Amino acid sequence: MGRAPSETRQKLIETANELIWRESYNSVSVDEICAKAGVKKGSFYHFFPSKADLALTTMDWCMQDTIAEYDDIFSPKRHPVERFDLMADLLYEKQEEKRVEVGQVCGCPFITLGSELAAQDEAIGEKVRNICAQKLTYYESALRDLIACGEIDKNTDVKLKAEEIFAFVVGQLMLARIKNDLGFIQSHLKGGLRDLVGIKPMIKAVAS
Amino acid sequence: MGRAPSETRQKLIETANELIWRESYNSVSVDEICAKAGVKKGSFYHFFPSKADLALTTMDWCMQDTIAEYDDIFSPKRHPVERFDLMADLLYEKQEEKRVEVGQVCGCPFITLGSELAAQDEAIGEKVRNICAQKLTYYESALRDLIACGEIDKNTDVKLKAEEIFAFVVGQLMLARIKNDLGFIQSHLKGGLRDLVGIKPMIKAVAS
DNA sequence: GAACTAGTTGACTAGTTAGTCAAGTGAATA
DNA sequence: TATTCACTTGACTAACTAGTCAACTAGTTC
Repeated sequence: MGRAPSETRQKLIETANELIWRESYNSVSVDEICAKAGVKKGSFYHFFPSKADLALTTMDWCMQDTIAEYDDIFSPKRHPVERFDLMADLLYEKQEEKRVEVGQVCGCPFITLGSELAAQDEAIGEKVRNICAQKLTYYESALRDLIACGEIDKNTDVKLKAEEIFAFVVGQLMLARIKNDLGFIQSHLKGGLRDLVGIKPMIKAVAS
Repeated sequence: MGRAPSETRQKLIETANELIWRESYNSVSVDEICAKAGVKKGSFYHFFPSKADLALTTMDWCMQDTIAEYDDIFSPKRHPVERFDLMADLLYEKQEEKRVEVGQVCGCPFITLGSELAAQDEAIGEKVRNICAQKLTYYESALRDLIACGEIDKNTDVKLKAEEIFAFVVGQLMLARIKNDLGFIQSHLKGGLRDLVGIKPMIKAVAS
């Protein structure tokens, strides 16, 4: 029944992702997204009931990739120290890739959106909070494994430490976006992360 | 010559500060600011050439207070450990006060604005970057004094550590805004800060 | 090949946006 | 008391905003 499913919906999601991530939710209009995606407005509202709904869908789409990456990086098959090291690498690589693509350091799309819409759209705020909670579980698991293998103090408050690590990473991404400069993340995120987590720094190549 | 200076301009600055800080730059209109301030639009454009210019002026006004507070808190008269402790206290108090006033945890107005407009308004981006640089100098000075009195490792990279502290604080404020919850900042910011700075935790009252 | 329907189209609305402007107003000065 | 001018006012624009809708198109199935 009907026509074969087109790529229109996906095109809208990817275009919205790029524009909103680079600029901001409120400064990007539905018309702009449609124009850049080569889609007519009527089609937009065929697939999405509202602009906010597109943003929510875009976050889900973004989060799919993130979860796949985190499942790999934070896999129990890896030594827990390596997990944080790999996360620092991944963070830099993704940011650099995006920077080249859109000509601007973008930072974390979820946090940027969440900060902008925290007091404006409850559904988006809720989604961002869920995403934060999801990411924290990866950190917590790695911290427990670090305790188990004696890499960090066994009295470490895992939930607290995970929140601190998360805040640290979020802050770094935020500042990188504002400075439009990934230098710090490239050179010092891994070392800063090891330091904050409580892992002894590497001997050969100190702080990444 | 002419009339005595009215409080119109100041009223606009304070209203803009409140609305933009709570919501966001792009979601608050000039009309809204005028209405809430009880000022006609013509008067707005008598005092400010544009909406962006009001935002810049508002940031300057905000920064005046911040500098006065930081000059006190980070005064060399204080023990450098006390400086970071006081900063944690001040941060919580200001956030709580604002939360009560506007019914929403607001986070850092400069970072929120900077993140939203990083790729949209160069002048605002530049101002936010300057403010960040200013704040870093307070941290750096305190860190050097911590080294001088033997509280932290004398090989500490002061600039690097200051950036890490700043990112940590920014991240905490960002997450507090998104969660609309100051619990973490109230209970764990001081301890987390001491930990990150490298100060031994207090014996009597651990982590605040 | 007829009917069904997911998807497409472009014209449409009603409200909002930042910013303009010419005509005022009124307190301090000369 | 006449002049000056910072400040005020409300009506105005032109562009843009999110969202609507009825008519249309073209695969798929019966």
